Amino acid sequence: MRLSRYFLPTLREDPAEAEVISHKLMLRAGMIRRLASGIYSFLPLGLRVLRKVERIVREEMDKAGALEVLLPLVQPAELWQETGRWDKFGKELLRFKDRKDHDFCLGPTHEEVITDLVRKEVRSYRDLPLILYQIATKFRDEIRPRFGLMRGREFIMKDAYSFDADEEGLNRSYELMYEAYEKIFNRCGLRFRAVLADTGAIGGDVSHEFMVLAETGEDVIASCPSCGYAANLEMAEATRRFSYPEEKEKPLQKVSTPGVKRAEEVAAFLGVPLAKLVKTLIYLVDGKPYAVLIRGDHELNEVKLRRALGAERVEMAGPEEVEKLTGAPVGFAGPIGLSRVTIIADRALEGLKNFVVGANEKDAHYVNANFSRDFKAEAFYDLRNVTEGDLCPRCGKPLTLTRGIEVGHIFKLGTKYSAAMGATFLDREGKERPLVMGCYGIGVSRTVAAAIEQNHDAQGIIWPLSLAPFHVALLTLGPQDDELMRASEALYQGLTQAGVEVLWDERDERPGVKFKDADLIGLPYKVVVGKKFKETGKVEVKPRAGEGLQLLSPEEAVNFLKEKVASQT
RNA sequence: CGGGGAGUAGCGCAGCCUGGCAGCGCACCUGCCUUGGGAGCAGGGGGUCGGCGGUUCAAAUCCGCCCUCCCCGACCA
Repeated sequence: MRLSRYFLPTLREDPAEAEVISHKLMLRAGMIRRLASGIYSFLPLGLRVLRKVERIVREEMDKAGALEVLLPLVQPAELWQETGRWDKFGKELLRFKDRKDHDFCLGPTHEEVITDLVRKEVRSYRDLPLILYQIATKFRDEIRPRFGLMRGREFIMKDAYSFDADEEGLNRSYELMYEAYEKIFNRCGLRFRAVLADTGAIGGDVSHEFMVLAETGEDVIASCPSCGYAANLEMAEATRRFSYPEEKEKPLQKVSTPGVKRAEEVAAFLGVPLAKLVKTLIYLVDGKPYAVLIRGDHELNEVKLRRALGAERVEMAGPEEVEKLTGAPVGFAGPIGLSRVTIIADRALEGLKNFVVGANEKDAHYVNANFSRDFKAEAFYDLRNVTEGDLCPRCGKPLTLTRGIEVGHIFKLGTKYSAAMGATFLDREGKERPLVMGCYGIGVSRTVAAAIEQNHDAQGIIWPLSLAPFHVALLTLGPQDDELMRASEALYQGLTQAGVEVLWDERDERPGVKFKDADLIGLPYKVVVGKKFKETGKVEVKPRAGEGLQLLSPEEAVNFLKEKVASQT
């Protein structure tokens, strides 16, 4: 592609709308433009990267025996009512009516549609297993879209659904997809981890997330360097037992703490360590009030709370509710004397003595509070986030915390949707049974952003060869020079014929501009035809990442790059 | 939804407090010049100052309402 004929509006400065690096670089590199909050257009360069990811996904899905379909973006309410998700899904589901006043939504995911399709067409165990997938636009009306393509409202996703006769079949399909995902992200040239995950709104029991490792990731992963255990924060079990020093229970005492609310402030004010403080968080769990106790230096994980109580929804109580339930403003809640509220506690509190809690009274706390003597906790659960220093639940060695970007998520759904929607088949004995399902997503557009978060420097993007929009930037320094142009043209033809994708910068621009643009858009190799070529007949071949400048004859350059591209894509 | 910030040329911003010709840098067009890391000179085009209403002789500037975008939080594959 000749750059003078291409549509590549690069920006010299960071756009004001972008905060994270992938978003800034995609705007600057002329890959995307924003149309509305969380909604982006892909420009030619951005689309080429998207297509690279799609191609890899498609090839690996096909190899795994999955069959591609294309399902509608617009979906009728009736299907969602069948599974109950029309009411459950919340505002992320964008709903609207057609001219006949029928309810529709934009599909945020396609379990209902695919299950409907399959229940109508699949009758027999002989048709199983079946794995269908699509690569399509999804819409989720996120509360707060942000970070460009990382959390858009409209985005491109690959979603696959497996249908099996039994659990064993599901396990095989799940394993097949798991392996396909490893191949996909390896081929994308990304450093990633598969981690145990919670199943959230999709439902089901077993689930893994595929995380691209990046400092800027939104999610935290706990992993064990010795045994390979890896889980996201919601799943990483906090198993560490704290052995607290033997102390006699001291008398309970109310102290004045005027205006001191936050745990750190209370600890500092009273001169006790943060770990001697117990936070009391008031939650509404499926509408019922709970007081959740957690150590001052720990963080509550709401997903763990929801799972521990087997609840559908947990939400923190608002200021009015807190006041109504505890009799004190937010910041002074405590377990002592609470009625009408179920008290539960994090496991790390077992054995803790003489701690500080709120007094359910404005500007007052208790010191030397103790379990059973002063109040009773209904139960102890694992409710906190693991921290650096927690131990691996599998092998007991210390866990490491890293950040990641979720690019894939696979679930064993079981019969949740098939049972609700009557998607059944006849087994060998002629008995009717619900299909056993799995579902498997990859955020295709998010993967593009994640690749940039993981691969960039101060100059711009550094594409892995397999995702790069072009393999090579051919820079002609001095396009007025006939000799340079002839050599460049020949090189361009040679590379193209060798299967190397070339973006040829033959614009009438100064060298600096060409170098800056080439670095910004991050093509893996630069080939420079300029002064040195006039002197020596050789061109420069420079990788975008790291050192390794080579002076090669045009033929050598073609062979070198052909070799690189063939081996890495 | 709560808190904070912003909207002025394609992009980045100043001007607003204290009302009085709408500016700067980059980009764009023309010419000259230059050509190995975003050159230089000269000339030029481009604006409903987010929208609506109000105050005033006069509003980008003051007041009110609305819209949009960004950040933090809550929420979320």
